[in-house]
Amino acid sequence: MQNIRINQIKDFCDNIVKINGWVYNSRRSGKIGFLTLRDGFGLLQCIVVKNEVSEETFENFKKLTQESSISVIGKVVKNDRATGGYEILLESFDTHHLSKDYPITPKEHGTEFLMSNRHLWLRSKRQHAILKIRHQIIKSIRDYFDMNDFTLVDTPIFTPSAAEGTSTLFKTEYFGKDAFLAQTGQLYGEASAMSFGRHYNFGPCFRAEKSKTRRHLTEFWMVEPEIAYCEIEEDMQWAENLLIYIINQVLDKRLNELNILERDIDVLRKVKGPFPRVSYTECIDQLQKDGFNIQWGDDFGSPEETHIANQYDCPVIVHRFPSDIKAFYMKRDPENEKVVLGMDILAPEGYGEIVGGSERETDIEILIERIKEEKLNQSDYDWFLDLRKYGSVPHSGFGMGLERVVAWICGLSHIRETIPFARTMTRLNP
RNA sequence: UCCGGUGUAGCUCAGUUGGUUAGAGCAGUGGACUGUUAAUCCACGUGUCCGGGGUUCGAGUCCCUGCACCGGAGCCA
Repeated sequence: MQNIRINQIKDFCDNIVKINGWVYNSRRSGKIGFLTLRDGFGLLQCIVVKNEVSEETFENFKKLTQESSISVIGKVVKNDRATGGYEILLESFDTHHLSKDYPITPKEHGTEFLMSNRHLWLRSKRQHAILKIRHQIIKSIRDYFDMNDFTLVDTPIFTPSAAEGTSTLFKTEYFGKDAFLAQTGQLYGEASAMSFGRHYNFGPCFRAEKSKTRRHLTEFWMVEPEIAYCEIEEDMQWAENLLIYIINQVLDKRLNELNILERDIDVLRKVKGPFPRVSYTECIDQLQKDGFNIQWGDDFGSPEETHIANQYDCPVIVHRFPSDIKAFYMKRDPENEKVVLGMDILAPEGYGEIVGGSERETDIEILIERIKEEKLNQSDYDWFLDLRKYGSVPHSGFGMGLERVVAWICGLSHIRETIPFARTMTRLNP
């Protein structure tokens, strides 16, 4: 007899097998019982017929509670009445632990309660599906860069100062000095790109912004490629190809999970290149035409972003923003000094900005000037400025927020379900 | 930080114009049922009505205040 996982069930039809798992649900109808078993790889219905098992087995079955841990032995049979098409005719089982008063019942619960029980909520079907898709997206991101000869170089989480100087940082004590949790690995990525040519880093980022919206976490994961000898147009192409690759992989490998989430698959299938590319200036014209009160030079708010994204089925690339509203390291457009060679990718359906990137400034004098304008401490950036002293080259990169991509692909209304243990302004537990 | 909302049983919620003993479904326990999919049916009980202050003969309900949480804005991925 073989120990198997539920996702292998088709290969063991008519065999006696053993499966280790937990009780997802159990029902009884007199002398026949239905036990839904969960093993981390799927759900499987087990049938317990009173006349076909020992009296002791049937009595023990009656005692089973939600989320008790058990090992089931029985025969695999094909049956269309079972979800998944297969079920097990239970012969016997071992109880490892009887669960008592499991808080998450098969009925509805509020988000706050579920988030407080996140360590248990992870076992639910929807949450399991979301995290499987998250895993697929992470794997696809790494595969994409690895296939294209990028090197993963990890960037530090403890940093001495602000990288971008805009967002609020988490401050911590570091052997008598102040340290800050990294909000981006980007500046280190530029150093790495000068060594490896094609670099990416992928790790947690921290922002202490007091944002309480469905799009914000204080701890989130970002992937940041940085490419030497790469200009803005090529940068856009890398980002577009990455998104298309991710979507296709998820559609190919996690269709089952998308269906559990009742995601509209057609919306995802429409995502094909090339993505529309519109300049910031064109967006402002369009927004003004559509009645928005916005002037050239203003940053987009959430409603503006959504309005632009809603014009298209695909993600849309917005480029060449006013330099005043973007980070100091972005390169000025040689054809128009007022704008920088930056680009944002906005996801459809109101999911907002999922990618932000740019071609980087290569001229050390302009960088120093910009650092002064932003009132940053130049000595903090000495090492970064070194990159412009020793073989400076055109280079570009972008950051993609993992959780926003997961939220969009899964069609979730809130980002907190896209990460195993969300950290928000008001939640540090569990 | 600002704007709006919510807070009643383990969970999800109802609770009239202020009225006498605080209500339902689910979960739990016991029972019935050989094809259930959040099974169904019968029985069993649980409350710091978020805290504090006030108005009133009387407050879950009205007023003030504090707290917690939710959503949005700003900022951003």
